[in-house]
Amino acid sequence: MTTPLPIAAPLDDPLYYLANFRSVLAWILSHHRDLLSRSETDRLQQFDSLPRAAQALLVRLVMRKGTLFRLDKLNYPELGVPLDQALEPLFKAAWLDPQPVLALEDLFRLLTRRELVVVFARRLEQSGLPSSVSKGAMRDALTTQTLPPAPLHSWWPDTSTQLVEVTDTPLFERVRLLFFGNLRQSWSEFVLTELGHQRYEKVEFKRTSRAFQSRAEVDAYLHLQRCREALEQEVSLAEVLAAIPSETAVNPWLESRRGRLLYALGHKAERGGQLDLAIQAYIQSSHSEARVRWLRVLERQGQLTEAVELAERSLASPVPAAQREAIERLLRRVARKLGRSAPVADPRPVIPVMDLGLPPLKDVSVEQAVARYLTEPDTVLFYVENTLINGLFGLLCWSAIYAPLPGAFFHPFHAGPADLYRDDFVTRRQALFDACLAALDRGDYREYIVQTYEQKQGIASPFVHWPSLDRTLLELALQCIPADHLKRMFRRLLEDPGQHRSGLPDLVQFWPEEGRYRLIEVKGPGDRLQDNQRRWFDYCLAQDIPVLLCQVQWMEPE
DNA sequence: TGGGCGCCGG
DNA sequence: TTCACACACTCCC
DNA sequence: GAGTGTGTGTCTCCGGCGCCCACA
Ligand SMILES: [Mn+2]
Ligand SMILES: [Mn+2]
Repeated sequence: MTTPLPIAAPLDDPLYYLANFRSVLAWILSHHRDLLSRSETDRLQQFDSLPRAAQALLVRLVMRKGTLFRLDKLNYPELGVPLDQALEPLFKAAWLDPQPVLALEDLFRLLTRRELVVVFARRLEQSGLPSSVSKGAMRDALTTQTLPPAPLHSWWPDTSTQLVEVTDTPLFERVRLLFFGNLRQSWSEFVLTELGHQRYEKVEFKRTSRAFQSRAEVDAYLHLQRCREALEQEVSLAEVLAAIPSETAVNPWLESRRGRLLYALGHKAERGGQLDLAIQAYIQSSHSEARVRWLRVLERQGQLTEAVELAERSLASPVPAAQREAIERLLRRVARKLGRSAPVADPRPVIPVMDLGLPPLKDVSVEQAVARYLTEPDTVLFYVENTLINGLFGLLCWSAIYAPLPGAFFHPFHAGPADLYRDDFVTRRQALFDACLAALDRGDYREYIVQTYEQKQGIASPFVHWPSLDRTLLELALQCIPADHLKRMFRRLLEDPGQHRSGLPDLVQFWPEEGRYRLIEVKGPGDRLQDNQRRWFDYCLAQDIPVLLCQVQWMEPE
């Protein structure tokens, strides 16, 4: 007996959300059972044996924000039974706590300002605050008094309001993680898909394809997530750092999450002036930018010889271009400070520049202003930034991007493959990408791109931003940009899809009659090329792809 | 009382 | 509740 | 020029509604 892949239930079912939830549970119990503990499996099976209305109510609450709810605010007529009847089995089996203990913070989220004024009437009077006091001011005044957590009627003996707290939040979060492979997506994916607000590519993945291979990986993910939440709060950074695992994660994907977290912590520490703590975090981080930050801290602390030594050691192994350039700049800077001869910077290609004086236009961006200024009867411009080249790439390589590799797709709600930004993303699919790009050599790429454009219209993709890619633009691009130019730009995208997705010029200009085009980056006064924009310029110039930097000055009207 | 914001839900 | 870009500010040559 | 932090638009759908708050 095979469990069907969860798909969005039809909305004419009043308990459609329960149908969705149950299909996920069945999927998890069938395909991820080895990643659940015995007690988790038992608990999920207990859920399955609850009365239907109780299940539905619990799912409603699980889908909502937070874990605490007021019964007097719940309104779910579709349950078909009185609220008390749906609640009773949930209390009995301890899915809901009828007497939750509330911190002051919880109280302020659950009660209205008007109610809080009643609850804290005495304390407000003592503090000399009027009953018209705002919620924020009231909270500030009360937090200084360190009031201990307590059930609602300890705070407010006169109330008839009842609260409940969902008790198994960690279990439901774990289920969501197993299913989606992330905690960014939520149960609402189902209804959004059913409503047609989001459309996803249908990928025929193997049933063995999943995000996690072991329970240890799931635990590691959840632990890092908790550390990240602690980082967002105003918790002591040293405590958060101590909680982050100090050993490198075996799974490269988890290690990259650990590295990014350590980097974020270091950055926060650096901004808060805790430089030693920042360095501790950067040292452990595998994120490439962490090394640059570590070096910058050394430089700021005046530890110049240490910085040089570390910089040179860093450059001895492969470093992404952005970080390599930052380290090289730092080396030149520090060498000057040390009075040593600075290493010579690589010569940069000369960037073609057009200077324009334009009258300032109201409600029109500088990019639009240039586009209008350059428009002539024989030429047309579009403000596309990254969307054109990424879009053409995404359309041509659609079949490679959505190829059902193990671990790339494992539920029906993927905008793109789960491993898109991992190091081996392209190499795992090299033959597939080569096959897609071969259409550029054969010459049938136009038909293929247009066909994909029509067939996949509106389907979410990490490379195709549909609203920016209207048909006229697409056809002009295919008419005016030579295949080998596309191929060169796509090859660069494939070198590092994460880094090279951005930095493309603002405008594209077409001359349809001549079958000619150019890419134009617009810079207003006080703006400069960003590093990733300059690297695209360097590449295009080296590859004979026509690019132009357009520097705008505002002309004061006389 | 009206604007603004966040949450909910199909 | 992100990402990519523009913009504003500081410091130093 | 270089480094850094911040603002802005736009991707996550959009109407209804409760609530907060500033104002009259
Ligand atoms: Mn731009
Ligand atoms: Mn620009």
